[in-house]
Amino acid sequence: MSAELPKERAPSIRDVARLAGVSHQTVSRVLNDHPSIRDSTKARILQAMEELQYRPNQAARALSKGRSRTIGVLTASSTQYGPARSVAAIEDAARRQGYFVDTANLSVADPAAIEDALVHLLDQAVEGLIIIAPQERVFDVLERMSIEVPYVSLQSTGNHDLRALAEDQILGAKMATRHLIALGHREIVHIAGPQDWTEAEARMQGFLLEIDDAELMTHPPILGDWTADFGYFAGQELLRSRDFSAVFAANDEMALGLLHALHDAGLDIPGDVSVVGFDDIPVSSHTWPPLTTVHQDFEGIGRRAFASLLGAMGTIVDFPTGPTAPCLVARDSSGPVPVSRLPLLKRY
Amino acid sequence: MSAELPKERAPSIRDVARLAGVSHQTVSRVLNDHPSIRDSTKARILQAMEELQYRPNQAARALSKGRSRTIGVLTASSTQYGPARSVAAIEDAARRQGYFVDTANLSVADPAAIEDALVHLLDQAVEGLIIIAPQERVFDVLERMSIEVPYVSLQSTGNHDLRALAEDQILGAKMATRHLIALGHREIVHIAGPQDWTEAEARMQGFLLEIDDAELMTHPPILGDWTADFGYFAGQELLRSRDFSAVFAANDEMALGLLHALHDAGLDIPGDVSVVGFDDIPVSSHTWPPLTTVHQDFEGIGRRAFASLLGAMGTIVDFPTGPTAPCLVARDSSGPVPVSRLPLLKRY
DNA sequence: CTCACAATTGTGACCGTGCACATGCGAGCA
DNA sequence: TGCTCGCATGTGCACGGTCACAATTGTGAG
Repeated sequence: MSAELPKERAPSIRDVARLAGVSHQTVSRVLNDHPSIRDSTKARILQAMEELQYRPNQAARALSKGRSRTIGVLTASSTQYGPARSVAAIEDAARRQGYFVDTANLSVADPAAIEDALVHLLDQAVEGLIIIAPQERVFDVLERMSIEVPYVSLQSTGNHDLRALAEDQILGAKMATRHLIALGHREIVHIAGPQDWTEAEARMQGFLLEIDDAELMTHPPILGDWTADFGYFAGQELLRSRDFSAVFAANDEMALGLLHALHDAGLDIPGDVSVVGFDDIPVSSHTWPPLTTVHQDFEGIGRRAFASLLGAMGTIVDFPTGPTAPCLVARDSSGPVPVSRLPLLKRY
Repeated sequence: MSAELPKERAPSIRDVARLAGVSHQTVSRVLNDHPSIRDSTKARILQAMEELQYRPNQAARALSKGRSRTIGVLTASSTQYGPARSVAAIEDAARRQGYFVDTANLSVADPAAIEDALVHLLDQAVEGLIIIAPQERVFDVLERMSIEVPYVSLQSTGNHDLRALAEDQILGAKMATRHLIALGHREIVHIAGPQDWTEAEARMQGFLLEIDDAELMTHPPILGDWTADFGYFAGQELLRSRDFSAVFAANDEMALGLLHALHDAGLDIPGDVSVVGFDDIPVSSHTWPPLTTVHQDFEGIGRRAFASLLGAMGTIVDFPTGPTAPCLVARDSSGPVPVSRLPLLKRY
């Protein structure tokens, strides 16, 4: 009844063309910044677009060009601060470059779930994948499915320097370890992340390299699961034989759990035991005591991953990408080795 | 030169049809579960699909049907635990229902950025929006742009009971406040979230209602920004006039910052001051002392939002959705009112 | 003034899928 | 046997862009 049709289709380039008195192809040329268009014509078309509130249909474009302008992000642990921050940075960077981001979270990481999530992303015809679940089995599944789109994980920057982030992780772990050594600690324990995470591996490697450099000994690292709960549990275990004066935890959450266990045992930090974490999550500066940790540039890491993916997809990347290097943030959870531990030094 | 063409197009329904010896339309019918298909035909087609590794082209489907099967999620603060958890739940639920999720993060929340993000999502022809930045100005922009797709925010479950989450928030805040009152506290301060967040508003409301019920007095709540840094700052301010025995912070991060400030001042918790937070983020059970807080079912909240959106989009929802009610987790940061504060009771 | 050539614009087909509308075919019934 | 009806399947076009190519117009040199 009313003059305005409530459910009319969205305007197409042909509608715009009609209004501007040109052919649909000319409109298309405006959309794609074709060089050979008279300014007056272009202006007329732009005005028609404005008038009709025209918005290009991505589905049609994707169908016709065979390109979806969408990238997929596969993530485990998306609720953790670091990954979440990186994902946000990826989305931001992608949006700026005109890409859409489709994400799939892995709540459980069994192969079926991984495949499920990947199929979902591939159904969306993603042009590339960023993997934020750097677990071996994910890459196994990727291999097995013989994925055809390029993919990168946070720590790779293409195929040439696959170990860029790993380098940073190793460096960060070294800095943390060196910090403890400089404070006089000789008995340092490492609580590592899950075995199959490349970050965990790199951090452990950095720790061991530095321990070796200083000609110290250490227990085999405890393999954890990144959670504060595990840190607490590990702390209780460690306290059964108190043969250490410092602990380097592979992430802040585990360090916090550890602090809790140490507090429970009535120990003073850093008086009795020094603790260093990794990541510098926002609460780390407000724990008791504030946590010494290694700060990471999660956003830079995310941006680099996206840039790297663009590169793998054949696009020239012309925006700054590299994350800043990790740096040690010395707060109050680490201090000089307690005198009670000093006698041990006489052995040397 | 080689027999296999490296860049051949992906198989379409016509390819499948040819292989199965039927028309493309019959293949389409199989895809859409049309009832009238002979079983033998269907089997033959399915086999052809398998053989060709056929995967339906979403862009073509979207173009033809006018439906993208994509929903958009607009989020601020995606790096915070609660929202991140809810987003993950939304993605999971959406994936199960065959929907794709396109997310846009708001790093800054000025109107231009909000509009930018919304345009991005609308360009993808999302069929619905979930807003996890429940700030007034976001809704202002939504109004102004006269968005045509349905949208919900985490706290609404459609138009009929827009205050479902708000109710829970109020309830949770009441529980926290009541807990402190039951411990004998009479001078309770509230550190609230940002004014324009509906959650912050609801929690403050719950606090005030309960204070009123108990016929107590309180200072006007301090308006914070959810961060631990602010909690620390607020703590320092509060300590200048120590006229309280308990603090209820609108989220755990601010509570942690507050704990830090109290520790710095040499106060004992809960001996001198009791602290209660809200959200129950994973580290809360490992702070020092472990934080009394209100546990929220973030995943349930996310699922409900998605279900609500499906409803608004006209789909019948047949999966369980409601979040469990918030519940108080009493840990060690709250305790009986200190005796030094008791004399004040004699007034009554 | 005419022609070669570049700049600008138009025409029609095509991308992969779904819909509306035939069409063929066998069963049921008079 | 002939007719109707419902199931199973086929045909052609639309969706909203882009691409390849054709057509038209404009420009400068000879």
